[in-house]
Amino acid sequence: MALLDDLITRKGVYRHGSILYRSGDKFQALYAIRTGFFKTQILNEDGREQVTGFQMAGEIIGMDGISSDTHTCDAVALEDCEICEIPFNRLEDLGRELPPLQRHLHRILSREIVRDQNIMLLLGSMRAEERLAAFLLNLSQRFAIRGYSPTSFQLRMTRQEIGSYLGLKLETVSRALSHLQESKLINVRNRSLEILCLPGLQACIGKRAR
Amino acid sequence: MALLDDLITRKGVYRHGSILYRSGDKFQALYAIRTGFFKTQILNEDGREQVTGFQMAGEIIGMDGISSDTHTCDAVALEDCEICEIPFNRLEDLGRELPPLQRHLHRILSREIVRDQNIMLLLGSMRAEERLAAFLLNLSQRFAIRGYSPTSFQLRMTRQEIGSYLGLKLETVSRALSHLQESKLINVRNRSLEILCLPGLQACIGKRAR
DNA sequence: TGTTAATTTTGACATATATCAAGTCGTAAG
DNA sequence: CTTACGACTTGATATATGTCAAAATTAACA
Repeated sequence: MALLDDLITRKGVYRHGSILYRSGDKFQALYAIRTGFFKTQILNEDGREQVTGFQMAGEIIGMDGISSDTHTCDAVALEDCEICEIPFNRLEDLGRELPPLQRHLHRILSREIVRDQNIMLLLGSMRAEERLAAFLLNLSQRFAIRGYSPTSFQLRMTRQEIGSYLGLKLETVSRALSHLQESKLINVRNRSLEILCLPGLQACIGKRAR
Repeated sequence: MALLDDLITRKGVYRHGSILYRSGDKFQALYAIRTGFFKTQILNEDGREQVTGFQMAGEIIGMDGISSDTHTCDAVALEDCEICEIPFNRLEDLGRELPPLQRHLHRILSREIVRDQNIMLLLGSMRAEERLAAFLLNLSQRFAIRGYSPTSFQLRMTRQEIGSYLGLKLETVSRALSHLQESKLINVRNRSLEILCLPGLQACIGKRAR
């Protein structure tokens, strides 16, 4: 573990709006988010853009770059962030010395695959309100894991960005949020969100399949 | 490479409709498809199902299981298939001996992440006909890589399965296929598909963003 | 080879979400 | 503190895709 500590170096602070890496950048390292919030997005040739994920403190980012030695998405800070860099070559080297580390890396890569497939399920088969409920529950769970309140947190992204992530327009996101609030399942005011009834939100998913 | 050959064992033949692994099964190995065609699908608690991918000869399947030592989707043979098994523990062991093998595994895992994120883009931001065009072009490309015709091939899956993969109903898939045919971009008759104009199909994507 | 079941196509209609537009609110810069 | 711009909400309307239904075609099986 001392070896791993040695590997990881503070890369520094990223201000709100700044870019950790861009699509096309050479891949050299994975990044651990120490504090703050990121989004990742792909840009199509025709300028279409899709948010592929939101990453919070404690999570690892940059795995898209391994396959072709080039990053395939942009990573943008949604608030001021502190970042650690994990040079990938050296991580692979160390993984050969330390089987548990190797295993851990594989699990992280696979977890990302499973995560993405669950978003495919969401995008492919849920209606607007279900998508939003699933999104909020996912945030809630991840905040809980990190020791923050699972029922009261700040949304660090715009309605537009939520919409892009969920395959919806920002107006639809806004309406769905308002409706969940009318249903007394949540309280939203601007970016601050309170979940009033976790089971209710869960029940919201799968009410009616498409 | 002799060591790798030693690792890989023929697991045998899977008949059309049979299941390679199920969600919940203990993860033990990755599988290389020698011949045939598979689909992978997730099932929601509420019975909703989403096809997460179609895999053809030469591709690797089963990576979803690494993260939790348990498979998170079902893999179903869409025709008679021949499968090779790659025990994952032994692959990891061998990867520690052979850095190029380790690197290769990481690339494969990352390629799956990139692939999934591109499907997210498709599901989140394309309209029906664009999705279908993107789907057909993707198949075309993969057939080309494997040495088959990129412009003439059999669809091994039902309209329903295509629809599930693309987040569309089967009727919509059927209509979109008919429309692409009217536009002289493809020829479909049942499961056999011919691409008449690759550039035309490509142009079809991104005609109008949502 | 005949019979049945599954798949596919096509049409008419319903509906969820997108689009367009106006107004309010909040935050950042001067 | 004021101003201005971006973010958000809400309403009216348009549209792509879903739903339901029937018929045609194909594949599976006895």
